[in-house]
Amino acid sequence: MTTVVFTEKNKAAAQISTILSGGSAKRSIVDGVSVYEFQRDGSLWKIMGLAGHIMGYDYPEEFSNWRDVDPAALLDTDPVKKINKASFGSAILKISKGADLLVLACDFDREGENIGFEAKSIAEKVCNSTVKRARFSSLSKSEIEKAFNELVEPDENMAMSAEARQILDLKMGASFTRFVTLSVRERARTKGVLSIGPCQTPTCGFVYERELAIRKFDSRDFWKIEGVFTGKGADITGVHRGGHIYDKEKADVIFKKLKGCKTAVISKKTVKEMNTNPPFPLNTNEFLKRASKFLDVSPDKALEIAEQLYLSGFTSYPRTETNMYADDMDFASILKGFTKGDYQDFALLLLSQKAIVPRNGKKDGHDHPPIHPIKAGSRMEIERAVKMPRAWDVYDLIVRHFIANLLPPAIFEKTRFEITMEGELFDSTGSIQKNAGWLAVYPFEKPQDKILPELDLNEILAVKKITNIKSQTTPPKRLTEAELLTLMDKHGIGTKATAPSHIETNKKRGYFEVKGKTIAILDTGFTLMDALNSSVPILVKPDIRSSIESLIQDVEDGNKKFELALEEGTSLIKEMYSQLLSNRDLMVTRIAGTITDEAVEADKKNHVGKCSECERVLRIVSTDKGRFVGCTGYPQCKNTFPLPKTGALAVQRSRTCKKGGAAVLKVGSKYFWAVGIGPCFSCDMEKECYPPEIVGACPACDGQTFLITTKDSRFLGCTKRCGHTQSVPKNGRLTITDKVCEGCGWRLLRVKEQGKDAKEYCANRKCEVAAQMRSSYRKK
DNA sequence: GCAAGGTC
Repeated sequence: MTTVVFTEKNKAAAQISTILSGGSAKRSIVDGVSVYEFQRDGSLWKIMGLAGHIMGYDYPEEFSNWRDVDPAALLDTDPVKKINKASFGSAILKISKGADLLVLACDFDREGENIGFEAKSIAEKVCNSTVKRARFSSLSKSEIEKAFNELVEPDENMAMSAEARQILDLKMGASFTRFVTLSVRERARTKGVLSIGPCQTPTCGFVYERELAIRKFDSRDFWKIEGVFTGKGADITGVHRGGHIYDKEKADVIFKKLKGCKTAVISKKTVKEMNTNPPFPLNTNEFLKRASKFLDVSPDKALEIAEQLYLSGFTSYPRTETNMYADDMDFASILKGFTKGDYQDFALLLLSQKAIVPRNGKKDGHDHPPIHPIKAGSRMEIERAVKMPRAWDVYDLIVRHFIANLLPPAIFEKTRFEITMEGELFDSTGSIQKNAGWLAVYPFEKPQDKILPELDLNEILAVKKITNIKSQTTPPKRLTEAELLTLMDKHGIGTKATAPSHIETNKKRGYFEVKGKTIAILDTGFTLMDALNSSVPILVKPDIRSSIESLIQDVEDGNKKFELALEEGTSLIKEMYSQLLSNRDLMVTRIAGTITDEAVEADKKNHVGKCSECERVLRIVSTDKGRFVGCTGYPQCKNTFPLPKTGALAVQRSRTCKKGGAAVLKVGSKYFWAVGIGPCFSCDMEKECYPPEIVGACPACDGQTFLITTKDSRFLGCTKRCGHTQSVPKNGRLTITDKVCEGCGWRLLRVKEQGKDAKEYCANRKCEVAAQMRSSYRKK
């Protein structure tokens, strides 16, 4: 009798083998894959760990050429399933030959069921055995033994629901991505692919919605009345209970009434002790959010580091939905590892207690325990094991979070004064940390103490100052990665293992970027979302995922046949496709325009600025016939400006034209040119934009001489334009030094010609010292 | 070259 078991990953195979064999299992390698063999109940057992999905869907070969296939045809074609990890395929065939019993023992969820069926479909080519399912929510001894003693039937509906998801996701993703990419390419050169997907698109949609809210935001003025009061020699600030007062007159009335008041009274005083509970244990999503928020480590990197920490045995499995510990979780033996080093005080404290009780959350994904440390490691050990920047910080966060969760709440004393003045109420609150509790080990969240003076009820206060401050409401802030993850989680976009990858996809596609901690949408992303939003609004919202999800849930529950779900899902996608198709022209024009504009903006050399006539951008256009500044909106927008015919052009990003020119260009090394206005030396604003480089007092009037540089000459002129000019050397680099002529007080000029020594001299023709210098120079 | 889902 031979029993063959498939698990989702090698780790589980090893663990289960140890439990079921009592430690006697022997590992062998079949086609590079580990297989654990042992005898149990008179049967030969072979347990093999897969690597997640080993099969995947793709379109048949003849559909792989984008140009030859109408993207719509993909909707009427069923993709085919293929083994994409060949070594697993052949290993399964080898170990399954002649098996009497197949046990599917993958993770207890939809994808796990499906992965088990992948192995089953391969194994059944070489054996005709009974197939059973082992269901367990953790790899603990008791649970594994129970699962294998009470094998159940595999759940085909559950497996097929994942199958439907795969097919529908691919159909939609492939057809929409090809359609949008190819359509836009007719008008603009895209950098890569413009992809659309049931997870990535709504993820970008969240960022887009926030951007819309920011752009649409209308700032409102409000007034806030604040008072500074003095009691027992200390100052205390109170805010008028009206808070933000949007009506100026109303604020004025209150302010007028209070102005000049000398005293106020404490009309109420409350002191309350408040507890702040420790955080729930870490599931993947919470871990990623905290890594981003506290450590500034991106979700993508954080998951990768956690994976490495897990593989090197320092922390537990990082992909879990569960935020509560099992009853038999052994905290003490983990804490024993931490009785030396950074966390020793907390570990010792906890170990000295009679019981160690976590503050559990309520999510049980029946998968893995919350992320927690497995063994203690020093910074050096962690850095040696995980060669990634920030590995230690991530480990430290996991350890601190683990300990914090076990510690008592932090206790604060919150004091609130109500201050009455002329019948108007002011509030002043403060809080003092009485007991740090879990916060002591968790430096990431430090509430700041605000200490109020010890004042009594009915105490009379002197009014030090009353202010009526005008302020403005501020637009919503951009999303942080942590907030985006929260939104995705809330709307069921992606899973614990894939959420970071959807964010990464959007970055890779150039739809949004992460700037510091916030996510900024890029023009391509915004325009794409905007176009989709106006043609297929469901795509930009989480609804697309949930409508597919409810279809496949019906399959899982046995309420809908797999084929019917596929059919309904496909027609849903077709409906969206036709909406997209009917808006094709508008969409393409807008996206292609934006892509062109983004490319122009990225072309630092030729990008001039925003077009004053339309929404597009101005750039330097060079043709055989000459050059000019033109708009990317041409031919709809005919906004153009002439440029000087010769001389290298350089856009001066740091300068702005005070007359409203689109940009200031530097022409060669000679002069500036304001786009739309012309050469700066002919502009009456020149002095403001480029303050004259004063050389000295004008010999002809009470003005000052300064250096004028034009296209083809340079000379000294007068700030009062009295007509006095003086020539300066034509060749060489000319600078005005800080040295001053003893004779006339003019600043000395310095001329440096290539291959010659630099020469410093006074340029004033009326200066005697200068004249002497010139004659002595000639004599030489 | 398209998706999303597993895991190494």
